[in-house]
Amino acid sequence: MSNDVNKPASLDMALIGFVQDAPRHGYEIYQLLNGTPELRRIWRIKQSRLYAMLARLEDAGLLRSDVVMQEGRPPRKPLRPTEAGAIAFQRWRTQPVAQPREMRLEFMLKLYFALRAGPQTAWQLVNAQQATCAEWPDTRPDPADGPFLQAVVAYRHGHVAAIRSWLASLAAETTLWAESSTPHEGRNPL
Amino acid sequence: MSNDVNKPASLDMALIGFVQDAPRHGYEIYQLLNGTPELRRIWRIKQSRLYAMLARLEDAGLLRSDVVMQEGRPPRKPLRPTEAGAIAFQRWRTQPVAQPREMRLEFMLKLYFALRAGPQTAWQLVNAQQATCAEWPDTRPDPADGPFLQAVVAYRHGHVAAIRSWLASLAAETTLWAESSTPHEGRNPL
DNA sequence: AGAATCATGTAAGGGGTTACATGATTCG
DNA sequence: CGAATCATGTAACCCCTTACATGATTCT
Repeated sequence: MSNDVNKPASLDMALIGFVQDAPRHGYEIYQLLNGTPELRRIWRIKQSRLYAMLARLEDAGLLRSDVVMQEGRPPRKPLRPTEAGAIAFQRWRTQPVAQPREMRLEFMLKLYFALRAGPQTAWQLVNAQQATCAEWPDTRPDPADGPFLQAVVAYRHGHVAAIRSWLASLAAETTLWAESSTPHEGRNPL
Repeated sequence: MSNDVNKPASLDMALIGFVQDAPRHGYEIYQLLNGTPELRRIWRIKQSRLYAMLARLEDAGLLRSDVVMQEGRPPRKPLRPTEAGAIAFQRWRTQPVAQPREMRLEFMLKLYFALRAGPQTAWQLVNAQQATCAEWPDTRPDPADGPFLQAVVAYRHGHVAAIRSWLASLAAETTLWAESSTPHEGRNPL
């Protein structure tokens, strides 16, 4: 069926999260992604790409599928994580992103799943990301560098600062939620 | 020589700027990019990609090259902008970028050339970018959206705010420079 | 009657990366 | 004597996007 031998990219891991609670077939995941406003806000994925990513995950042994025949339609192929897939997903979800540019999409996806798993889990993720961000170099602008380099450095500094303060307020909020909610793990999947 | 019919991407335009004052061959541009700390800070380009981009520009009729034979080395091919190339470059350089994600690299390159052309030119670019950024929607976080969407919106808001304030201070600085310097050759709107 | 939904994909191409090729010359 | 410099590129592959293909069913 899928002949590629490509390894899953980092974003692919996110897809495992959508079949962790219940098996879903490709079209179902597509509808979930494009029909959930929160997700659509951060990630718009085309059907063709989704199927390609799912095929890669299956090739890599992180997802497996059944085949359910139907009349008048192509057979459904509900997907579930394999054991390796479940482990890989957990690792992905708890790992902070390494670079500022990965915040926009990848971190948001991690956060999405972390929030569903409960405030404590979200807090852990935010904390780990804060630790990583703390190590990003923040050189302050130095007039001796000349106007251009000064501007570049100032830009980065502002960008990183915005991320840090956003994470800080997230950490504060998740702490609040954690305190005001019963300490157990998951609400239910969609 | 170059058989591709690909159209130059937006970043390719920046390369025209490096041959606008004096013809340079590929290797020379490569050394310029990797040997200038200001440029290296924002853009690290591989030799192979550079040659591919230059070939695309030549195919598109925006650059043209001579061939200068050498002994014991491959012939140099110094490149210059064609008229169309010079026009395309000016248009590119004065055009603000449309999305936040293009600030990091593309806008910085425009700024680099704008600053070299003089404070007035830089000020014009910054101004144009400010106008564009002013139209980026800044929805404020609304608790009714739920924690995740709230976080996403807050992130974007912080990011855009950082860009705006960075542009504002840039505008202030370029105004200062422009006042304290002799009126330059700069200003080339479109 | 025409559009959207259901459910799977394939094909082509754009933009980028890493690795490899060549062959003389100068530097340490 | 080996490494870096000079100066050109090719090849292969990765990730993603747009467009296209199929064929029955249900909605307007």
